[in-house]
Order: sequence, then structure tokens, then C-alpha cells
Amino acid sequence: MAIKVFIVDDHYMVIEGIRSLLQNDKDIEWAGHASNAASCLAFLQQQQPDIILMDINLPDKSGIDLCKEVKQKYPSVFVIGLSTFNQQSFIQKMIENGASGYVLKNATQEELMEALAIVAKGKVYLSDEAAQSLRKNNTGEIPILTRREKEVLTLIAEGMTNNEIAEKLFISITTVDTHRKNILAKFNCRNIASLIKAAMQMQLI
Amino acid sequence: MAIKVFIVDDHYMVIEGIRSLLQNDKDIEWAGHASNAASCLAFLQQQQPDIILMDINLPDKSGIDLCKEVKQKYPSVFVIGLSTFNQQSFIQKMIENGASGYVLKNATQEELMEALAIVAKGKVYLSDEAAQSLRKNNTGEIPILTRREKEVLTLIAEGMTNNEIAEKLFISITTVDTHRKNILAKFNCRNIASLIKAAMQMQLI
DNA sequence: TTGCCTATCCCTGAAAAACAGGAGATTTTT
DNA sequence: AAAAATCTCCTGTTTTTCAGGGATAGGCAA
Repeated sequence: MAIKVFIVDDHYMVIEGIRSLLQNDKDIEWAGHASNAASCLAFLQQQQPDIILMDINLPDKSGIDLCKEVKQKYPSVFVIGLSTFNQQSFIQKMIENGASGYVLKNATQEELMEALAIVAKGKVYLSDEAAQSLRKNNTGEIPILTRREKEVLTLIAEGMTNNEIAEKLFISITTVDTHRKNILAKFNCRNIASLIKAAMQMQLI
Repeated sequence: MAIKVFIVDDHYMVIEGIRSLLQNDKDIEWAGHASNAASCLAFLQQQQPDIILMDINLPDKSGIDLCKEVKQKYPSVFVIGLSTFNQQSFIQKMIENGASGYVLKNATQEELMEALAIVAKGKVYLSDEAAQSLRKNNTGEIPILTRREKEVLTLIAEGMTNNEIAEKLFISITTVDTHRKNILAKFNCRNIASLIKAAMQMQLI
């Protein structure tokens, strides 16, 4: 029985690319495509494919969130993350949210077919690069920030000084500084520059 | 006579998508593809296509720089920028560097064909969204950094102190400080936190 | 209730960076 | 060749950040 594959990606050319890669394979059935999370969910109400190839960057909702929602509502549908970014934090998040695989957009046809075959069996497929970046750099875990810390982090990223943040939040400068210190520790960063970079990469800002 | 089209994009699926979009058109001849700037330039030494569809995010060099280089060496080759990002700063830069068009990756087949046809005639094509974002929002201008400044910015983002950067680049601390100062001025940022955020958003890091 | 944990709060002193304001040397552009 | 941009370096002052430390309030579990 052919594997029914559905695609969510806001780039027409990527959809077209995948379609052309899959169309000649008899084991694959093209279930359709969506260019945003909303129409993907609408489609799933009508019918469920076997596998969804899901872009991480969607216009209305991140693929990471969409994945979670889909797996909650339709646990039998397998999700493969699709992304330009070989970022372990993304990969990790997708897997945590129930994805069965992660494939980079520069993957070859063989890789893609392999991923679909393996995931269809209920196993997990990670493209080589993805697996590699998951293994090394275990530092890439997303730190858990408290409400206050998130607040402070956001304000820091907006360019405010400790002084200004303190005034805004009605707390002492030294308190802001402590938060800052704790955030740095959680991110394992030496200074604000690398912190902001890391936080941006993890899409926390 | 068919238009010879060459593609530079590091995403296999995008290349495949475009190929499948173009392959049935008799006015289009597929000249080939490259996945990075270097092999694109190597190809051009052998032969020149009529139009290059050029991704802005290449692994070895930005499409913006590559465009400049290509137009310098082969002025008769037309370049169409290809990108996920509808950012007027990118569009502007590409046009400044001699590109004849800018198409988003979520463009339809018709748009793409139209762009190729118009550009082949020597005119400029901008996708509707691109044109629109060129008109409004002059705020998103990408600052022009010198080579040294880019270098320093990158090291700052990696969390290095002025001192360390100075050692690494074999220049004085005060020089690093000057670069830092100039970068902040160019970005119109108050401090490093907001600078890094801005630079990340502009994909400069 | 007591004890533990976490989030929140605060302090000091040293290090680092930002800011102001200059200036000479080299490379690129015109 | 002249003008403009870039890279280099300086002094001194102010501000911010960093790295120690410690205190308090609230939630939760034994």
C-alpha cells in the first residue's frame, strides 16, 4: 500500500520540488499540500495522510507548535520536520513534540525516500547532519527561564540598560543584574553578545 | 531561441522544484545548477547562461556578493535574486549589485515564467511583494560594513571581549573598540545587545 | 510544621565596555 | 592625483557588566 504523503511548506518551489521528487515512486501517494498551519489543520479534519512533511518556518505558526498540535489530535499521523536550519535546538524540539524525523531541505532524493520509508514503519529518521548536530554540542538544550528572566531577557535584547530595566520593572538595578547573571549561567554564555545570539537562534526573542 | 537558465541554490529541493517548473517549457533551456558560489563561478568560466536564478543565502558567499562578482565578470548574464525573505534591504542590495529581478520562493509558476521572460528582454522584474516592500519601510536598510567590521562583529557575537578580539586580529584593543563604536553607529544601536539582535535579524551573523 | 527548593531580591568591588574627541597611515574611488 | 573611505591607534572619563557573596517570600512535600 502506498504511503500517503502531505506537505506543509510556505514555499511553492519547495512543494514543487518534493512533488517532483516523489511523483515517480509507486510507493508514494501525493495526499496534497498546504502553505500554512491553518489549512494543514483544515485538511486533517477531512482526511489523514500517513506522513506529513512539515516546514519549521510557517507564516502563521511555527512548525514546532503545529507538530505538537497535530500529534495531539492525530497520533497516528507521522511528522517529518523539514528545514533549512541544521540547528539542534529545532531538531530537539521537533522530536520532543512527537516528530518522527528531521530532514534538511538540501537532502537528496535518496535521503528523502529513505526517511519516508523508515518513518512509515514507525521508526525515527534523522538526516546525517541532523543526527550529528544532535549528538555533539549538548549545550544546545533550551534553558528554562522563569517569567521574570524572560521579561528581563526581552528588555535586554531591546537594548535597555540594567538601569532602565530596573526602572521599568520597579526593581533594583542589582536585582536586574542578578537576573542577567542567572540567565547567562543558564545559557552557559560569557557575555550578553553571545547570549543574545544564542537566544535568537533558539527563537526565544 | 530558448532562454538558458542556470540556478544557484544550496537546497536540493528548491533546485528540483524549479527544474520541474521549467522543464515543460520550450522557451526555457536548463543550463545546470550549482549549490554554492564557487561552483557557480567555475561553471561560468566554461559557459554563460542567459539568466541565473540566484539564492541569497549561499553557504560560501552571500548571493548579494556573488551577484556583484558575476555582473562584473559577465555583464551580459542576467541575475534574478531568489529568496525566502521579502526584506527590502536584500532586494535593494541585489538590484544595486546589478540583479535584474527578485522573486520569492513562494512564487507561482506563472510568476517565475513571467520573471524569466521579462528579464530575458533586459528589463527588471520584481515580484509584487518585493516591489511593495521596496516602496515602504525605509527603516530596514542594511548597514554597509567593511570587511574588518564584519570580522569584528562576528567575533563579538561569538562572545569574545575586545581584548580577545584584539589578540586574535593582532590589533590594539582601542582599535577594536573603535570598530565596535563604528558598527554601533552604523546600526544606530545603543549597545551590543540590540546590535546583535538587529544583525541576527538581518542575517548578518 | 518543618525543611527544601526556587524565584525573587539586594550588595560590593573589580573588570570590561561605552563614550567623547582626536589623529596618522593606507587603500579605494573618482 | 586628489578625495573619500578605511584601518589603525591614542587619552581620559563615565557607565555598564561581571563575579563573588547573601537575604527573603512563597510553594510543596515529607
